[in-house]
Amino acid sequence: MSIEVSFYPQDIAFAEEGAIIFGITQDKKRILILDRLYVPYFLLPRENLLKLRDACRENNLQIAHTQYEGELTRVFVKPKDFVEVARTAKKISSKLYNSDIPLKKRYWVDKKVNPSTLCKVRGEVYSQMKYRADVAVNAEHIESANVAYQPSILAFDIETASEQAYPDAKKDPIIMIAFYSENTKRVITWKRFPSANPENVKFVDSEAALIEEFVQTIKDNRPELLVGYGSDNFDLPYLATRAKKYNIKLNSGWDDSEIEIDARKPAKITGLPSIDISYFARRILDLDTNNYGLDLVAKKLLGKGKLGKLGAAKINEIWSVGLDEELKFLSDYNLTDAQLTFEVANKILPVQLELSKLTGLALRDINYITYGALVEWFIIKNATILIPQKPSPAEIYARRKKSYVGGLVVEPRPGLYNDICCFDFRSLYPSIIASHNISPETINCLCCQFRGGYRAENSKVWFCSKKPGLMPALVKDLVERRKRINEILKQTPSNDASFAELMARQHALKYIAAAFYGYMGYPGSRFYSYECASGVTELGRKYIGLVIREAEKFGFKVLYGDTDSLFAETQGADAEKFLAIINSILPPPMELEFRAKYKSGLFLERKTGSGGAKKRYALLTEGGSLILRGLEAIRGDWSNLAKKGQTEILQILLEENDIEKAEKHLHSLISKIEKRDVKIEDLVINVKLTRPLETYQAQGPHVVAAKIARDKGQAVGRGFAVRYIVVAGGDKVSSRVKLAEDASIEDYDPEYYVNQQLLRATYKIFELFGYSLEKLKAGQTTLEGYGN
DNA sequence: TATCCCTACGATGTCG
DNA sequence: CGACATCGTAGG
Repeated sequence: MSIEVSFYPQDIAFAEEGAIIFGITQDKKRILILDRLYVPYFLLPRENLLKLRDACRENNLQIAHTQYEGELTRVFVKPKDFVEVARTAKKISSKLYNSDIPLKKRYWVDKKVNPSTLCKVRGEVYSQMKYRADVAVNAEHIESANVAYQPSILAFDIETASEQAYPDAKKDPIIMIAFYSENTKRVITWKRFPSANPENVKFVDSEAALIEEFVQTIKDNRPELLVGYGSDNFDLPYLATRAKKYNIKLNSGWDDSEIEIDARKPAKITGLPSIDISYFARRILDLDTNNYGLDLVAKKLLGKGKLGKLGAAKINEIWSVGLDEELKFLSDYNLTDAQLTFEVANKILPVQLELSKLTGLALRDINYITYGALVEWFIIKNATILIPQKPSPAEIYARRKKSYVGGLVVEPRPGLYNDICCFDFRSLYPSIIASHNISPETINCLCCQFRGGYRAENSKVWFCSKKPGLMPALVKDLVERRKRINEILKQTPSNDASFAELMARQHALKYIAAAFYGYMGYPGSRFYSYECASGVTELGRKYIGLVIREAEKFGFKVLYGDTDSLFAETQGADAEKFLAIINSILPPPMELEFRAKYKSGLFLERKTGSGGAKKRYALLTEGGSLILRGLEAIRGDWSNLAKKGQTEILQILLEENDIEKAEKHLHSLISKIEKRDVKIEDLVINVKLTRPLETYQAQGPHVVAAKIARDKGQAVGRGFAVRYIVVAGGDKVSSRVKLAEDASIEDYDPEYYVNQQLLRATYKIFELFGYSLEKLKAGQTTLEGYGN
């Protein structure tokens, strides 16, 4: 029987016969689609074809057919032999295209089907036994129906007991599992408590029953997306270990296969996309947070966080003591985590779907993607040229050695200024790529050897000015589309139904456009080009330099500039006129914009050496809010005490220009520290380990503190956030650190917190007003000693 | 499946 | 003591 069905793709696998697509029909039936017709290809130089044929014959590998294309031959191979034939070809030919792209990913691009929309399949119904599907179709034709995809999400989260500081899957049981979806809001647990809301809490008799209930819930719920936060590294491996103990199979796959769990890889369920959204949050979202835990990420994205702070020890205590009220709280806490995971997933889903559309990758692949791969797949999907192979490790190594110069940073003029304006380029690097036709295949073209061509001043390289290159075409497309969307957005109220989607689209385009230049300079790139990447930055330096010189000529007093922006004292100059003139000079789509006006601003001097300190300044907006850049106050590795003090003093100066008031405030803070009138939390210094503990050469304070934590039995590895305070004692700071969790208010060293924290964060501000560090300290004694 | 680029500051340890 | 290396975090 021949049928035509619409479906949402869920997963793809490859078998002997061809591609197998797992889908959900609009009425929520499971459909299995067999695509025997998909025959991927690669290309190699024509002269290597005979050798390849011989090698294939020897190894019993089948080439479906071939096709000449100029110097190259397009070799078509069925999926079952593709990887082997491509590997064989690699041994024969150093030049090879489109050969090392995973089939699971390129399938959608090759078929020109978007995996995140409704699709249509036509074909014969057939019967199969392997998978639990409602219908199976032998496809004759597949296409996108271009109807947006809204997968139904099931989020989950587990809680465990923990005898020690951290749960150990070998010993400590799972005590609760929460699920959250549109119509399921449930906590499952195996300790009964009376005040449980029967609508939300389901009691089972044991941990084993709890795990069985986990599997059953997924089977019953039939979600189209299973979502966890940190689930690939914690929840699922933990579940796997516990399930093994009871001989329970986590067989949620369409073929009753178990969830594939390997702590190093994302968990995989046949047929059902499963994602750990912490990966996307960390790798793609630019959240301006140094911690990507669920609590902070939810706060950033949703404006609300976890129900409270429950450490492993507290959870263990609640469970072992078993008070009704506390168990109730724990189950609410667990459910809230699942709910936050659900809501965060829903929040980022629109962006993920847009990225899926732009790259041709399935949602699950998008969730785990890195910036490099994002750009790469955008290019692959839209490429009009051949796709080079990934560079070899040796090649990557060689590329890594060759660095190039980046953006121009102009030394600031230290001081406090009023009436400042800021100009910056709209998407500087993308617009340079577009305006100067920067692309690997436009370098040193013969047609522009003597006339034309875009050149950077000090470069022997030129880029063709006649034939548009691939990268500029793609970037132009991204930039123009984004500009159009932003124009529509300006006229769309934020509560409008289309607002979130437009925003997501705009963000998705931005992510890709912004990483384009970096991708060309990335050693692991298929389209790596030193000339392109260095050409982009060189032209960037040229244009910001030009704009700064012109601004000066125009009457602005330029105070500072960094890569694509400049800050200047207005001094009555006409910003509109200036922009008009500059933009008539700049090659489109390059464009200078007016970013903002500031009431006042302060640029600091360097602490070591002389001159203005780059990347460190404070501004006060017209609306009265304080903007800080690079300063201690916005760094994670300074105590709150110093950060707050610095912020308050800058506020006083920028708002009131009252140095004496600022000084008084500083001294009141100092005396508070000396009197121990502070909170421990405000003394804590927070540093993250960026490598395994044993690999450190220098024994800095955070390394010593981390070792203390490790000796206490904590899991201290890469990424561990060390929290310590400094106590009195020997001369090296590292010899007097104490873990924050063990510290009390008598422990800290006031001298360190005054001199190395508060004063270090503020004295450079006071120096701008004629104070010296000595005078600041002396002012304190005068105050205290009255008259001396 | 490895993680887009370079520029910059500053704290602290290490070594001669 | 000073020069330099190591390390983390930030800006764009």
